[in-house]
Amino acid sequence: MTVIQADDDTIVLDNVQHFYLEHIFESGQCFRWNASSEGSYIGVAMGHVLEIRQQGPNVVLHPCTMEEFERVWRRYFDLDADYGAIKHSLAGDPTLDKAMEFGYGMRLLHQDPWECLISFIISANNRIPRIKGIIEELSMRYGNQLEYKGRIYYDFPSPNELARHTPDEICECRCGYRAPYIVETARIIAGGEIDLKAIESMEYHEAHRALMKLPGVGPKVADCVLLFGMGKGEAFPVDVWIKRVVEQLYLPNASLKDIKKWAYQRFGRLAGIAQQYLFYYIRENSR
DNA sequence: TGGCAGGGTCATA
DNA sequence: TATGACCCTGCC
Repeated sequence: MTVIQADDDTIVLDNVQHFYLEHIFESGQCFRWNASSEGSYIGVAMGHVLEIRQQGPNVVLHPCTMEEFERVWRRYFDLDADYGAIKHSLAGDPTLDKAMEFGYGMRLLHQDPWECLISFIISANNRIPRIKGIIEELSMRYGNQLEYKGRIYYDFPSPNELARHTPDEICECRCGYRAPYIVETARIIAGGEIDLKAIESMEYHEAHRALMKLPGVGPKVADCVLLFGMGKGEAFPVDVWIKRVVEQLYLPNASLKDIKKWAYQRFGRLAGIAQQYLFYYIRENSR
C-alpha cells in the first residue's frame, strides 16, 4: 500500500490488500457508517466526518489531509495489520475457511473506546437498525456539529455531555431501560472514577473485569469494547449467533465460559477476528 | 392485529 | 448457576 496525497483534502491509498468497505462496515462492529447513493460510505468517527470509496485496488478518503490520515485513519482502519498472514494462521477449519472467504476484506476497526462502550450498552437485547437510530439521535441532540458537502453531521457526545442529563432526557432517544445505564456510566467516566485509558493498557482479563464494573456492561459488551475499541484480539464476544454456531459445530451444550475458553485455546490473540468472520458469515447467511 | 424475539444485563433465589 | 423482566420495533 502506498499513501498518496491527491490534493489538499484527498488521500488515496494505492493498491490496498484485504480491504472491502461493505464487509468492514456491515459486519456489525460499528454503527455510524452509511452507504451513500454514489457507492461510497460516509461516517462520523474520532471527531471527523469522512467519505470513503473504493476505486479498483485503490481507496479514496475525503476530506482528509496527510496529517489526519496518519493521526487517525491509519490506525482506525487497522492498515498496518497483515490480514494475509492472519488468514493464513486461521486457515484449516472448514467453517472458518468459508467465513473468511465470504467476509473477504473485513477488518477490525480501532474505534473510540468511549463511543464503543455506550454503543454496545445500547446494543443489549436490541436490533442493529434500532441501535443505529438511538446512537444517531444521541449524537444529534448532544454531539458537536460537523459540516460536509452542505450537510450537518454530529459527532458522538462526550462523557461530560451525557453525564449532564437525566435518564428521562436520555430516554427521549428511545433507548428505553438502557437510559440509566448510559447516564450512570457517563458519570463514572466523566468523574474519572474509572479511566478507559488505564483499562486499555491493562492485560485482557483484568481489563474485562474492570469494564464489567460499569452499569449495563456484562461479559458480551465488555468483550465488544475490548475488541472494537481497545485492540484486544483475545476478546471473543459471545452473542446468541456465536453461541448457536459454536454449540452446533464444536461444543454441544457449552456454557459461555466454555465457549470463551475454547476460543482462546483455539485462536489465541486471533480469537476476536475469528469471531468477527464467523459472526458476519452466519448472520448474513441465515436470513 | 397480537405475539414474539432481538448482537444482553441485572436482580433474585 | 439459572430464570424472568425489560424499552422498543419490525416481522410473521
